[in-house]
Amino acid sequence: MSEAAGKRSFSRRPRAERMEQIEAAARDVFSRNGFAAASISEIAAGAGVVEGTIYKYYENKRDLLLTVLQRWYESMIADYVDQLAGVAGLRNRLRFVIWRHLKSIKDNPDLCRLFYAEVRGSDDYYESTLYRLNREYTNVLMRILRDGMAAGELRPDLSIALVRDMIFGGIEHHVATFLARRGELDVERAAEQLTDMVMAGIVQPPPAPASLGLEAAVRRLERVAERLDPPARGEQQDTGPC
Amino acid sequence: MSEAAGKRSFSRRPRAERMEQIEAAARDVFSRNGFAAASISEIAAGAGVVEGTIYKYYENKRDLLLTVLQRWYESMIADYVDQLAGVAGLRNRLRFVIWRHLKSIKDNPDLCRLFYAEVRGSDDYYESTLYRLNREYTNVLMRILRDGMAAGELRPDLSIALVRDMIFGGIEHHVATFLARRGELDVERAAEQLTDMVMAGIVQPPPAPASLGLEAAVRRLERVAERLDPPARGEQQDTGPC
DNA sequence: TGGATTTGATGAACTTCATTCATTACGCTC
DNA sequence: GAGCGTAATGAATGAAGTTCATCAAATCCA
Repeated sequence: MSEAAGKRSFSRRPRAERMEQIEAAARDVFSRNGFAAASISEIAAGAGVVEGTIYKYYENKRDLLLTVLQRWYESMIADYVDQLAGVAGLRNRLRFVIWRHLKSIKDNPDLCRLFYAEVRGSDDYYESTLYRLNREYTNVLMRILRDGMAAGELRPDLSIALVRDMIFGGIEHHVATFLARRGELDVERAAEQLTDMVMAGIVQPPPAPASLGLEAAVRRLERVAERLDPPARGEQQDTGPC
Repeated sequence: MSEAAGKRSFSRRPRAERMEQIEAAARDVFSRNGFAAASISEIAAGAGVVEGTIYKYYENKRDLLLTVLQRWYESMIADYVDQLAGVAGLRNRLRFVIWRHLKSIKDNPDLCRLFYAEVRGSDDYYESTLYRLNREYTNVLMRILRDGMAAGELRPDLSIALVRDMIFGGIEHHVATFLARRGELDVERAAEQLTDMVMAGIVQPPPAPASLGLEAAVRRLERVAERLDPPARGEQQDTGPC
């Protein structure tokens, strides 16, 4: 124990500030190496701190990861609802949700990979704050779907939850090669295709795309007939308010 | 070094047999504890072997996991194509693929969880045998979709890969709560709903949903004609069996 | 202002595992 | 049954997460 040379001197920071430093370093190291290959010592070095200090603020390595991802999720949700408020129409809103999800994946592939691989699917996930945030996030889509159903724009026999699963699951599988750094991700194109595919599946086909035009045509022909044979029998029952 | 008491005595098995023992034990321990919490020592004990022995057969812990999952995947694929050959019709074949995937998840949730959490999404996955097996597995679906497209049963503008992603991604998200031991999985029901949802999305709408309405329209036009030329010729041929 | 108290920070020690390796012994062949 | 190839051993190694007794900076208070 050679404490003769120089006594150690360290900077002492308020709790919040130090946590920011640690979380920033953790985010960086986790992003670059993944969870398993990330070492507490590297995170500590990045934060200008010693290993033991980290355990003053976080239960363990995993707790630190969850905190980092939680911050990210919170920032994702922040202006979500507000932005969506500016989008009108079922299809546009659906497309926006899909587009925004794709975009956040493209913007933060590393954190996304961590969430997919390390958090979701682990035992403690359903008790975590991250799970609650995820519910909040996906509930935005659920509400859109419910509204669309109530408005008669969607098939009434749909399982809303299954639609959600297909959308987020489809997105996740679609971005897999991108997340593996083995392919590009065209957000616009994917959003368009996915929206189209989901819509064409869940949108109730309009009663008669051709029948309106046809209806009008027949109407006019019937009127022609009436001119020839003025007072015919009343036959305008299935046209609605005539 | 107290080797006085009793010299150690161990059973010496042929390579293949010992590997089976180890893999069986590994499958069990991995299934119960997950990858991280599974210890080589427990696997070794289960196989009636000492830790070091395992490294005579497998590179490392992860290689052992991959081998276990590989065996499972191989057994899954074994009779897949044969079974599918007995199913006719696009919708039935699609439903069978979805149903079978759901069923294999329900039958082996633990291995499935391992695959989702530990393998798929890791760096070396795309170079692994497991990836090739997965491609082989999903290609069965791809072929069905291509055939359906060639036959004009599916929309020609579809991205086949995206349909695949929506199906397998949708399934994965749907079974998440089951895999987390927090819900049941109704294979039949889910298969039906998913098939329906996907089909209604990707199936080209029958040429004329309005054709019935057209039938009515023609009817009315015929009546118009009758007004003009009262006793017309008999023209009820396209009404089906009259 | 200066001592007491609180709390941030330290870093060495501890623990748990995966992994390695020098050594041992089983089983087969000539 | 001697010798050889290979299966098997188990103690040693090393890396990484976690703990803890100790110290010091900041704050409080008389």
